[in-house]
Amino acid sequence: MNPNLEIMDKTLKRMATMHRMQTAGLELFYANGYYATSVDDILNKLSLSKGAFYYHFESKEDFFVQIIQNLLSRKVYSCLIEPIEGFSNPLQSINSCFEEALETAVHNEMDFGCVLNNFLTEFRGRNEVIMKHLNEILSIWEVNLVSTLQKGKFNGHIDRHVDCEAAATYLMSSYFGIRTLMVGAAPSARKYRFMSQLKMYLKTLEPKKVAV
Amino acid sequence: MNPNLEIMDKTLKRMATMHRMQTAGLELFYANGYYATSVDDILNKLSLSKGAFYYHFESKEDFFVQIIQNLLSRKVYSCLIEPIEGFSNPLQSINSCFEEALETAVHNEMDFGCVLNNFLTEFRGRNEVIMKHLNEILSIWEVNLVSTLQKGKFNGHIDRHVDCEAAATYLMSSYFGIRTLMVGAAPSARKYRFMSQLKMYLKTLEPKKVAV
DNA sequence: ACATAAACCGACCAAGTGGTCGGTTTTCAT
DNA sequence: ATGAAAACCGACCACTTGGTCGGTTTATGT
Repeated sequence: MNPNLEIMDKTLKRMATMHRMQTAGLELFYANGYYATSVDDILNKLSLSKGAFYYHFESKEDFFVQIIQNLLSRKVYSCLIEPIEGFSNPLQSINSCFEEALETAVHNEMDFGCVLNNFLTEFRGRNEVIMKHLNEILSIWEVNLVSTLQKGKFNGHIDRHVDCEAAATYLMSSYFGIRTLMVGAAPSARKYRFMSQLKMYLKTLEPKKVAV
Repeated sequence: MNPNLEIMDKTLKRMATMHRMQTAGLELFYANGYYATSVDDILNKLSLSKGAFYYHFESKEDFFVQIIQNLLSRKVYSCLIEPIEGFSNPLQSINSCFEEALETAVHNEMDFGCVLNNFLTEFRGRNEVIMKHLNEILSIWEVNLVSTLQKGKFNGHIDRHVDCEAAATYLMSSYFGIRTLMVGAAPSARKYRFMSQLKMYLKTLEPKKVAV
């Protein structure tokens, strides 16, 4: 038998169960917080036992780190990075990316920018290991945003005097912040207001027409 | 004896102890989170006993609500509202208010905007009673920001086409967000970048010079 | 000095927590 | 069919949590 297939077979069920646990885990961790969610909560939801959990994962922390690597980081990439990079006008793609991300937030679906924001504040100063992984995702987002903005400079969509690092910081800030505000009252109205001002800000990044 | 003085006397020691507990409580709740801080943690810090705690407070939740009302709401008012309202040019006072608030954050001191942000994300969907109190503070901040901006319109410091509610939302968002980012790496650099872009945004609110 | 009430103590409780472990069931190549 | 490994079970453990309560200390008005 093909050794690769053998490995696949061996790991197939394992992978499936682990994936179920991770998906359910992320949902509950997002809804109730990491510390407020017990391993039993997750297991009850899946009708699994403690034995199954600790057969697959070393600890609750190890479990969460794997969730970050397998689910969160990929989702952040596909929701916040991919939709922005590779288009000619970064100002446009940033605008529609934020628009779309906030729209899922209005419908109370899981918005992975919000997930990242929540976990960043929950683990800060409490768990260095997990913070390291979260900061890594944050850093990837930041680097991509900066390089996309710089590419926009090169393509003439962004004024050459713009400080791209600063713009990236400001964009990330406003995005994280609006997620905090939106989960409260009137998310739809707040989204609309936010987007209108975001457009104003993005306009300041456009090339100034030089009076020749 | 003066009955008022009597009441004062009676409540003096009570107030002092309660205040000590609340101050220590806020510190620990801010540093470690509400759910991750036990009542015993607070009592150990003060060398007090369970009995003392439950003599003064009904429950951990009641304790926290009183912290919000007695400490947090006042501090938010004095740090984020008072420095903004009552000055002629709101764009200037907002700028220097944020500048100052972020400066305390750089020095790792307690910044009450950050406190509010952290608690908002910690209790969201987990404790309605506490959320109600936090949202109240948030709402007060928002209302004051909006009315200050509108006053600025009236005084000619802000363009009359500006949507003040939207601007307030955007300002609050960016502020909450930068607090999330700053507690991570390079807070000082991030503060500087943030402030530079905030100035850009505030400029978009200035009155457009009409070409007559 | 004494009585009374406010302030405080700390052993205790039930309910949960993350994690362990000896054992049972499933799966599957031979 | 069978044997062995992988997957899963659930009772159990040590520990922590918020909260209770009978009792002791401290302050105060008379």
